[in-house]
Amino acid sequence: MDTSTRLDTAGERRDDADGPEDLKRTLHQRGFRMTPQRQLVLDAVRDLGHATPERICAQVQAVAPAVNITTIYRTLDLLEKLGLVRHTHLGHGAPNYSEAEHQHVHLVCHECGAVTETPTDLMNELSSRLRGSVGFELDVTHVALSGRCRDCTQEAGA
Amino acid sequence: MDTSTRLDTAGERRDDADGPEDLKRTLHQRGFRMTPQRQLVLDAVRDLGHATPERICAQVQAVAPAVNITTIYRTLDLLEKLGLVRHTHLGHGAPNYSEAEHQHVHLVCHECGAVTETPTDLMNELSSRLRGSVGFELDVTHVALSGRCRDCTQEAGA
DNA sequence: CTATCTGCAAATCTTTTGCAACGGA
DNA sequence: TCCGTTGCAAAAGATTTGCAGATAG
Repeated sequence: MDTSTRLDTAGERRDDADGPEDLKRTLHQRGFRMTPQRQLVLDAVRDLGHATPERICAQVQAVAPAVNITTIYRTLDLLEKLGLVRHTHLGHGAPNYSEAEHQHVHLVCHECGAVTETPTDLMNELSSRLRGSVGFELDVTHVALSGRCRDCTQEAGA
Repeated sequence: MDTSTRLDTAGERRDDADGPEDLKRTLHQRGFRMTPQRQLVLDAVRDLGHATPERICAQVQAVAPAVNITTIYRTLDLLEKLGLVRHTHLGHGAPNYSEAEHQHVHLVCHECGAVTETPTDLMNELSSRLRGSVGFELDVTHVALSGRCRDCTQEAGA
């Protein structure tokens, strides 16, 4: 399926369009081959915002049912090495993949499991405080914070 | 083991449960039995500071080789419901258990894998900011922050 | 044409579950 | 005695690996 229509990229990255050609070029630069599977996985990550390999697999298989989950894992790995996606652990176990450019902090509700995103600049103060006190260089984009989301707090508290 | 009916108020604990007698009392209060395995697991968690089930199992088996890892998992679960230990996910996958009293924020270096601890009050500002902006009630003790520790930052930067 | 990729099956690894035997209270 | 607990084996779920055939360049 043609996938070039949904790329209303939240980020900017204006050098070249985020289209298939871009992926192809990035792959070739490192001696890898362009395949439909790779494009589909990258598209899925972009469409879903953040998702587990399982979820990404479902998304890809909706279009190309023959694609195996093994390929999803291998491709996510590759795309991560290419710097196109990144992953975070949101607790529990399932890693969570999202576009590398799309920087945000994940908020995980351990009541309902909902995952929200919030701008990284919320962390600025903590970040510099950690640097100062223990010399720890916080990776703001790889952080997952857990707690209770608004809905669950209201249900439980009220 | 069907214990779910007795555990819905888990999370609080008395402020003087340190010796074997206290564990025994805490268990009995909720209709559970005192066993050597349970004491060993709790001791292991306390001795190790923070550790994975695997690591805890090794520690317990050093004393009582017959204890099965299944029991470790079940016991950690129980101790957590009793509010005696808590677990955090430090990325990767392996959950990390520590004493419930021992409140701290985990800093995980994704360069060398080192896990440091830091006081929870570092998070106060972030905590109230999250509450205000998105109504998210941060669980400060369950947080793991990733980044680069002082040593790795110096090695890479200098 | 050739080396890279993919799909499949099987192997790992971690955690959970069913069940009969064991053992606290 | 009674029923919660344990150990073992097997199941379950997630990810990795080996390999032969498919395919991009």
